Amino acid sequence: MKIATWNVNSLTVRLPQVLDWLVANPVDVLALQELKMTDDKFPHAAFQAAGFESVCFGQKTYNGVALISKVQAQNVVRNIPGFDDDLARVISADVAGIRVVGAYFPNGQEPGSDKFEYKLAWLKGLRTWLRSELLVHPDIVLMGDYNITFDDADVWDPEGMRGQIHCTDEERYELNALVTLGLTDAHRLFAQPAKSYSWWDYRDMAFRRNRGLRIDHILVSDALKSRVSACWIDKTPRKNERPSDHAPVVLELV
DNA sequence: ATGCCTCAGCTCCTGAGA
Repeated sequence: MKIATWNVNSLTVRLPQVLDWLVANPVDVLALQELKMTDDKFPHAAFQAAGFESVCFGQKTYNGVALISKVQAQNVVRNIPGFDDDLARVISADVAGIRVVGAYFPNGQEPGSDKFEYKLAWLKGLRTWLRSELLVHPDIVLMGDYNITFDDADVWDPEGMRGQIHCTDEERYELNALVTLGLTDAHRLFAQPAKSYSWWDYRDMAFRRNRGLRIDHILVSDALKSRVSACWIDKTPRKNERPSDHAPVVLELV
């Protein structure tokens, strides 16, 4: 079984690339972030023609998340129950016996800003909700664009970015608090290429120079950990013409 | 250096992303 996540930075622009990627990578579930479209524009028919069901949670202009799956997702929940939020950032569902949570974590813009405070509040809301979710659903995969690096190994320029957004102690505290709930970063369960990143700035030829960050993660619950057989970042689509700035991350379960 | 790309939208500039 394969599960993947990809921030596509506009599904309108990236739909052909997503469909191509699914042909080459017929995963069981693909979580998408940053759809940047309302639900009425979501291309259910295009995915269906490719052999996939889809559930979405969109909004105008920004954010928006979806789950694409071979079998119909069940018991769909949108956003974080118990945390009031105007933005479409989380979609959860049962797929093939696993509780799949796809999330687009807030960016935070700049430490100390209102958006940073919102990011921290959102992270706390997510953690509070997940604590009870794990009791109800032991087999959970939490994946998406976390907009947080775990440590220096996830940052192309750790010194230059120290204390900057995606790299602050406050954000990393919250990320580690999620781990403490009983979740594991699947990427780090395996030997990975040096300087493995999932996002590269569009500017300054950052991808070619591998100036990136690892901010897209797949966390698996303790109950699922022994089933994880591989986890990798697929840089192939980042080489496309008009790519997303993010690469997909793929998880393989036995 | 408050930009360098890219995308959406009350679109010929601005806000946001990360």
